[in-house]
Amino acid sequence: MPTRRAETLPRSFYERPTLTVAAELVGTVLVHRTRQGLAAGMIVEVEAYIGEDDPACHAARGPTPRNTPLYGVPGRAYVYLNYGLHNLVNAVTEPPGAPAAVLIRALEPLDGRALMARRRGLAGGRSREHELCRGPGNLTQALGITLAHNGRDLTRGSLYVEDRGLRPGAVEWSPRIGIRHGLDRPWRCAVVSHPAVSGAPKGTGATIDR
DNA sequence: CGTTCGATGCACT
DNA sequence: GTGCATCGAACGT
Repeated sequence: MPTRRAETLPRSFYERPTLTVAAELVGTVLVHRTRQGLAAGMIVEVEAYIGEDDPACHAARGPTPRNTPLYGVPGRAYVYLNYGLHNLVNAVTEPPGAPAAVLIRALEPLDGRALMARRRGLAGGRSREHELCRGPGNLTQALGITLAHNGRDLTRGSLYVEDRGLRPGAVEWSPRIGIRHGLDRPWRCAVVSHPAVSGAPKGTGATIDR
């Protein structure tokens, strides 16, 4: 496999149909640089939330103060507090005005594993590798992503997504997790049988070799 | 293995 | 006041 220089994904990557962006985000690398060090992981599980017609999308009831980033510039982050506990991070997609985003649900840890474990409050080294960034709330904690990152530009700055030319393996589409409505839309895309992919609907939908 | 359930904060009705 | 794009501990089997 050829090595290649890591390239930050440009805005044009995000300004496309959300399902395309979701599929192509799998295998790219989410990176956060802080004074504590660099933490990064390969994206192995995502979900698409598309438009006011999608009952599970935060834009389902039109624009509100909270969901403003969804309507804005693609390639920016939409971060919000979920269940009063967890910060969830999305990448905004589609041209401005079309509210849509891709939720990052799981990473395979690559860089800064010790830092991730510390942020998770896990005993050094004793925790299992693939639990560090398994689940959308866990990965933001491991990378140090907070509400302060809401609206931040993912195409420049300390929080970004890059292409390292990694090959994650076959992916599979299935219904999204943890939602009550919109279960008919198989808009979750995950690497098949990857240990960092959170549980629930496996085996649904078609697998696609990458 | 499996399922249930409490913690916790804020946007929105 | 209600409901949520969650997590993990605490049970039951």
